[in-house]
Amino acid sequence: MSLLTPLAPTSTLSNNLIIYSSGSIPIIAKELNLKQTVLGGQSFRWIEHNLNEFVGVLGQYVVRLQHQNDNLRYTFFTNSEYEKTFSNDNDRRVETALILHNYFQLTIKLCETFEKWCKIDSRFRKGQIPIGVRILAQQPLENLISFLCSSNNNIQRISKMIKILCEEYGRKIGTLNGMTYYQFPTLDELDRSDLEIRLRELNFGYRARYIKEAVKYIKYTADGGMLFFDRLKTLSTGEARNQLANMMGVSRKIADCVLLMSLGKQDVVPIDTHMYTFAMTYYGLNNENTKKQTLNTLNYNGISSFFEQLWQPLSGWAQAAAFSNEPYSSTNPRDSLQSSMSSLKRSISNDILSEKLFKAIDENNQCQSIKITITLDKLNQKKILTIQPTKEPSKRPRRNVKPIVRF
DNA sequence: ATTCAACCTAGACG
DNA sequence: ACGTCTAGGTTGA
Repeated sequence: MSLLTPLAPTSTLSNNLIIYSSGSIPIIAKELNLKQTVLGGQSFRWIEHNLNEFVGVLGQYVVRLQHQNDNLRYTFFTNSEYEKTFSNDNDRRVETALILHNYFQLTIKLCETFEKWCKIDSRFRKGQIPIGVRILAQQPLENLISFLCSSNNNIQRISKMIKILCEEYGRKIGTLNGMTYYQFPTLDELDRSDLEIRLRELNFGYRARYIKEAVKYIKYTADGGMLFFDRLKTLSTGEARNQLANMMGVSRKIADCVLLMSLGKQDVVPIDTHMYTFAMTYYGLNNENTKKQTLNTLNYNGISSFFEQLWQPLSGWAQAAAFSNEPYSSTNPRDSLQSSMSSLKRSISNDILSEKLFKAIDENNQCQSIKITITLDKLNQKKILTIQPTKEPSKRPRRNVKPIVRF
């Protein structure tokens, strides 16, 4: 008998999602770096299921994306209930392509913009900044709540919290390969009297209150409920920012994230602690306004407007790109390894692979290949992960090799 | 006007 | 096993 647990046949994995539409959009690598874009900390709902294959939720659809051969290949899944909405194949293809076109903001030609940045900012010329990081046009409510969760927190945990939030309050979409997907909850679904208490039970901590307050504000205080966000889009950046800051827990940084990522303000540059360090390190921004150690209003303004002017008009995009390759981008270098690990574990349980190649970047920014193998021990059937370089292994394993898995 | 502890928790580290 | 620290911040004193 094999040591591997026999896999249930696909049918018993209760896949009740069907393919709604699939296709591909031609886009070159310079225009889209899919991984950095969906996993870089803008959205917290994408998972790398297999190498270079990402699954997430957009609206009522489960979406699978791959970028290869200058094509963004996509598959939209839905359950049979939604499926009736559009019966015409062509309508579906148009609908889904449009969703992605809007989400990735494909009318913006990143390639040309990047060349502009190279001319004005030498850091872009030096090849340290990845090309193809796009700003996603997200849904405002999801975007806001995600970033309310982000304070004193790390990407891994934020993702977990958002997942739990969707499972608790969102509408179920269906199951695919043993994973069940949920929509992001609507304002009404979140408007429950015990929201804060429940979120605290779910380990949201003090953020539970912020979320409750935000829901109440948008629904009952702001004029027009969800139309609030539409109205913000028509306001100037400054006015919209002030309106957002009326909500408990929304300070400048979170307001800026929402402005950039879901309200179409492409020039807004949010400054977090990492961006702050980044500014000090590479741009020497330690003058009168910014020399303070803590990130106060004054130096936030100073740094933000500096970058805004330097990189305009798509300065928010430049920030996302400039920041995405920083070692700071992961709190813990192991985060990204772990995410690849869990993706690997899923592969195993689906009987796809037991061994997989990754490219890892060490502390010298050198790329090397590593092989990750999963075996099961005989007694407990525990999974054992082994990692080894595919090149000649050094006699003594190097300490401090940061296993940042980026591919 | 500025600074500073407190806030929740998971996971890494010693 | 067990305490300490920190992580994409904000608030209120």
